[in-house]
Amino acid sequence: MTTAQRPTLEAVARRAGVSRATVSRVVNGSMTVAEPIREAVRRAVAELGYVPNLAARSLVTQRTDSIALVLPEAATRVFSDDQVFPGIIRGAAQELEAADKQLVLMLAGSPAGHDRVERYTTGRHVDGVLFASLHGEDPLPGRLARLGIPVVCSGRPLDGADVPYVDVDHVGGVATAVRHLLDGGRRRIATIAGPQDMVAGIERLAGYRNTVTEAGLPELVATGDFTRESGATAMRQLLAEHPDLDAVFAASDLMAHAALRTLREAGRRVPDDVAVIGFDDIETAAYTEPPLTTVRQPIVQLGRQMTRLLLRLAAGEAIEPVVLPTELIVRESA
Amino acid sequence: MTTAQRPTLEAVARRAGVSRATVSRVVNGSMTVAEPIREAVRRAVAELGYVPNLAARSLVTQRTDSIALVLPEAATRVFSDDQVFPGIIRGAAQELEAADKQLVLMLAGSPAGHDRVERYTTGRHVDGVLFASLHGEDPLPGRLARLGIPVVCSGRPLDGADVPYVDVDHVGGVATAVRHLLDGGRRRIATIAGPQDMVAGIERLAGYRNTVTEAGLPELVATGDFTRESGATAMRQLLAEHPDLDAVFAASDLMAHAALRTLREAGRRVPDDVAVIGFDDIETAAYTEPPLTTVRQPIVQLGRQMTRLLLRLAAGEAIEPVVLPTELIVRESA
DNA sequence: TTGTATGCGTTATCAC
DNA sequence: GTGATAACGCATACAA
Repeated sequence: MTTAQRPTLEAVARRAGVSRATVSRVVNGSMTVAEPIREAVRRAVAELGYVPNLAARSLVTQRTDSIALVLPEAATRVFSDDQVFPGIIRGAAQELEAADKQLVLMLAGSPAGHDRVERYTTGRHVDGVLFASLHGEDPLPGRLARLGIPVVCSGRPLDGADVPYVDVDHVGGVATAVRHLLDGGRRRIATIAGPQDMVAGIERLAGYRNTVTEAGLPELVATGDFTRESGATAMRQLLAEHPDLDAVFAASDLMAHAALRTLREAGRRVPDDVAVIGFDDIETAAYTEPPLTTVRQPIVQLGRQMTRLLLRLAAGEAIEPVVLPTELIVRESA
Repeated sequence: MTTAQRPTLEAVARRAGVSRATVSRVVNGSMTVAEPIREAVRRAVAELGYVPNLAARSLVTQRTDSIALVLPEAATRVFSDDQVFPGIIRGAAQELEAADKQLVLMLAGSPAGHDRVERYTTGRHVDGVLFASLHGEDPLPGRLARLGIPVVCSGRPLDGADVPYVDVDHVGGVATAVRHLLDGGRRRIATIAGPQDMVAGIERLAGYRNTVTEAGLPELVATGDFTRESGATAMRQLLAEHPDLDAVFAASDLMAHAALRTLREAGRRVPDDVAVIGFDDIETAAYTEPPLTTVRQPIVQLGRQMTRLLLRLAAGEAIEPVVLPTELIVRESA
């Protein structure tokens, strides 16, 4: 490790024949420096390959120019081929790149991981925290918010904490989907619901219930956890309990994908016998057999919006929750 | 922002009736502190909710306890439903969690992003850098390595830089797959190759060429870029040029998935008329129609190994490249 | 074993 | 407009 000594402000100052303070001003874009001097400093910086030491800067500014994205999901489940988390990460990374800040990723599946996140974030080692996909009533977002740490969640916090959030219009999206089924003449519409300890699961089920009840139709419900396996199980259960069903709304594309296969195995044709609609619009949705009609949620936008809100919050602005629109993508399964 | 003043070492020291130095020793687990004093300090830490300021610590230790994972892929492509990147992220996160270090994610699709990564990492703002999926002959890993910054790549660097890396056994995996096709009696075996500016693309094609040539069969090659669209295009091209082909090895599951559909559209039955094998074993592979036979690569392991190597490198150990084994998963497509 | 003193590289508050 | 100089919070060489 031939760790070449990194040039400091001091070195640049000497080379440019000015004081440290002046170099600091130039580096930070202060407008109160004469142009010739500024130019000289710039040259010295370039020649020496000077790069500011972030630790030293943070120590005095009390800022770290980095924000944490916490994925409290069990680590093993976070990155299945669900594209939700990758999408949020990507959106956040894009937005932070524009703000020249760093993204610190924290997986907090285990209780130990949860503690670690709490220590790290309460220790002000980041300027703000993004929470993705909360399970149950996680008290952490609320706690951080009360400590004055900027926090933004994806989805309304279930514990009722007054924490800013960005969400997609689950209820509206599902309502549109179910109405599409009704318009297609379907009358025995079932749903494979998502986990009922997550906002997304709860609200998508609510959207289904509302619409189906409004139409005077019965609720046919089985519950999964967004994964393919759970979708297959739920589909089998629905088929057993309601053999006459003619449509299924699945709360995730993964579950819809499994439903498609399960229906085929059961000898039902899609969409002729049973129409199927999913939720997410992951890339695979266009490649299923038949291609999946689904509710698209703007997942990268979600990540971007969360980040934008967080940055404004960190800048001291007051912010309001944001709800992003969803869109029905009609393919061949319904 | 009622930013409650965070307690410092000084505060803990006063409360425990000892000096800052002693508190520092206890906090850092030094063994040279008497048990009673240590206990008193521990209590004071707990009572005050003291959390060390990482910036201050980094400033003096010259360590940051965080490492960067650089994804030099164009941001738009990084998170398709390919599971390679998420898998590497997950592996790295797991391993770092054990080491109590943070993962800083850097997307470097644009040239500007590339510069940003260079500034950030050469500026020693992280203890080491992980590179995933290099395109072309990126000079950055080699440059960082020469600067004495610990670096580990996924895949052998194409510019021949002497940088430690972890890779999977592409050649061996593909050879096994092609031999499986030969054993099945296939004689007109085509391949949809990956991009030839990436190690994975190059080596998987080499594995195909070796094996097919060894068997005295012709090489039937079309090239894609690992995505579904490119896979569909390549499949159509192969079908046009070699209508008599009876098997296809695709260098990614995504391309294999598209090939499956393209073949069906062309009226070919899989595996009866044409056998298909993919590479990756993404989750979707088990759900394609028919389920995809594929070469599984241990992608999470890749992320873990890279991280483990990096940590050892940062600790001053000398390390050797690692090559992880692949495994043929036989389903119904071949 | 414990305390004292110093420095890490910045930014910010002053004078000039 | 520019330059000293004092923090920022911690780890550590050295003294006791």
